[in-house]
Amino acid sequence: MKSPDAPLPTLADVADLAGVSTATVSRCLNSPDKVGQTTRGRVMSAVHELGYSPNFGARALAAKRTNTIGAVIPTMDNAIFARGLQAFEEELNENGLTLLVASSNYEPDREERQIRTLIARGADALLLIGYARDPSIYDFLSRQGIPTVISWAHDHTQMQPSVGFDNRAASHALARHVIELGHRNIGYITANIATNDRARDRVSGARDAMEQAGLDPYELRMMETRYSITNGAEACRALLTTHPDITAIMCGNDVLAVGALREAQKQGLDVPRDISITGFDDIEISLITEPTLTTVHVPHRQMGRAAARYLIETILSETPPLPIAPLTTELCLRGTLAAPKKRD
Amino acid sequence: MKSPDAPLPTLADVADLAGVSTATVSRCLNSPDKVGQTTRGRVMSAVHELGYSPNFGARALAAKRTNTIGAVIPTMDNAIFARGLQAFEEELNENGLTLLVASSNYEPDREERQIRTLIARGADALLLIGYARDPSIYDFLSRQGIPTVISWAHDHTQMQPSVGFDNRAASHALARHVIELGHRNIGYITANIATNDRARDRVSGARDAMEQAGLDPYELRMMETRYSITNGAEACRALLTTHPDITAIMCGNDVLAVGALREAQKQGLDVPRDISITGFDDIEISLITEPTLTTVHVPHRQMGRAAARYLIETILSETPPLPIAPLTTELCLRGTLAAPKKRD
DNA sequence: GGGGTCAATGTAAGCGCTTTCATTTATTTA
DNA sequence: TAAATAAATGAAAGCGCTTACATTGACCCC
Repeated sequence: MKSPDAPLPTLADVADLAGVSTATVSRCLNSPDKVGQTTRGRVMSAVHELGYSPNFGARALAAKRTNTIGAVIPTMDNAIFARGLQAFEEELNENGLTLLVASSNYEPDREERQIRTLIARGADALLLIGYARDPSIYDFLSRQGIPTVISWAHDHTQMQPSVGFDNRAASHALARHVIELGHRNIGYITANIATNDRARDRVSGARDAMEQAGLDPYELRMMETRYSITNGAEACRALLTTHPDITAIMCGNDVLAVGALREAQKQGLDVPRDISITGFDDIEISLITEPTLTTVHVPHRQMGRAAARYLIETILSETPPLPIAPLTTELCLRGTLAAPKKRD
Repeated sequence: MKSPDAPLPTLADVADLAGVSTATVSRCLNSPDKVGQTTRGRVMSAVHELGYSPNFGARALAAKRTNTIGAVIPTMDNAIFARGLQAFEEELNENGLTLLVASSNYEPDREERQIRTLIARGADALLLIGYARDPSIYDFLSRQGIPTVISWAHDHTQMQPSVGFDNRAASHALARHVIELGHRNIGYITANIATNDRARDRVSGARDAMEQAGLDPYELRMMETRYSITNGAEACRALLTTHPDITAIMCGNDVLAVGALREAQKQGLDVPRDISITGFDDIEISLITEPTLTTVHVPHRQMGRAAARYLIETILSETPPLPIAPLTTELCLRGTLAAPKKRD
């Protein structure tokens, strides 16, 4: 179906029309200040007259860069990634770069394929979510010379540069608060902790808090499921059935928490009087539930932009930029969390 | 910073190692069935041994295709686009294509720039939202031979192929229902109708219904604002101030509706007893508000996948594929809509 | 006024792949 | 068994751009 009536104009056509060499046209387009005022004018009008648009392949081949950055995220279905990605794209765009997107659906194999695809598609650099992946992938990326930044996580013990926050510490802070309110029997609904290091860190943070409070961290009642409102509801139901003495359910993200909240209310429980529920991420939805959701605010837009800036700097400069300090999260204490009611 | 320890292996390196010509290696990678069994084995192990990954620019230049599809959407901040795009990406990915993303933030100028950028970045085809844009853009796309599909809208009077739904008819159906319930003084909160044809069509649909019911369509109390919860709230406040007799507020999308709902409740109004509110899109949030939001369901995932399939077909086949019938929307009659209370 | 500088432009060598066409080798058919 | 056909492979010509290097001419300084 691709059938322009005429062959597309090339650099040479523009050069001919403007009466200059192809080198000059190329310079006009890429570094205009290296070309004389009048020549540039002539070239630019030739460009417009012909409706010239540079051939991407040729340009990439000759310049060895595509000005394209890839991102592999779990899914845009979750607002937290969609919005972070939006901010990432905006920052790239303001710097003349374009975004290539692929999603892993939280599946490690699929993520690996997507990474290879984006590289094969010429991505100059890569944004990845979380640290946990097969080391061979990092090898591959470094052999290919592809700068990569990890986001949504920050761990100073890891080699990979990251722009993120400390999931463990943030979760710790929230759990500590929950425990201080008096909760002792706590449930935790999380994503698969084997493949999702952010989820794992959040669970660890909660366990840290229990330990610190003199509780047995293995008393945390875990429930693993995939992120979705429905799954959150199901996990909540299961938890309430197997452990009816639970007074608080912490959730690995807001989506699960919304599901859990809905389920608890459906069962006739009063939140937070009968049971407390907490989320993580602070997406818009958490302000709309009734009561509003206690959660941890993650600076997703800020993170997206900072990650983009980090990669841009990495591409431009010879030396790797200084590591970025972890971004700060914030406890959002809202309606779904309260002290447990006194036992009769 | 980009500094692989060794230069990346090329096709020629693989060919040397395997003891064949570059043509054979190329064939192994692109059409394996044209190569002998044993040769292919030798070539593939050479590929793995060297960790070869094809150079994208060279490939694009020689093959004149990038296997990349571009999408310019207003913003991923709105779940309706994020999720449609997610589905679009999934379908592309299953067909060996990669997604390039740019966002216009609902600004026509920016959209035009983004379209040109994606073309310059080698997009083989394009997904755009809505019809309304400068005709010169369509000229440009057709001169460049870039298949394009319009989504989120369907209008059989337009030339451009589209995979979408009839915003006007869907809005008409909802408004008709609102009117049949007895509402006469209706407010409408919409995005800018000058630049957003979907918004315009939705308003038109509401006016159609008024006219059909014997009401003056210009009695519809319009309020234009940008899509956001806060703006929805502000517009609602303004409407309630200037037109206190309004009994129903229809909103151009769910995001605005959530804001309007919150504002109405903040003012002590009972929704839907004192005032009805409707949205459009049926994003997740509409089931979480209290009461749940009456809205129009838009099949966003289905639309994303269908748009991807349409473009894939267009690229593969010589003849343009058959037009896609408009997708169907569905009224979601929920808690925020009821008959107006009787006047005292 | 000769030599040196610098800005503007041109020349031309690739960049690494795909693909057409030619060639070789294996297989079939009368 | 020879000729015809098919399958597998190779040779090499670009694809359209960027950029190192060469060239030109204008300008400046002592």
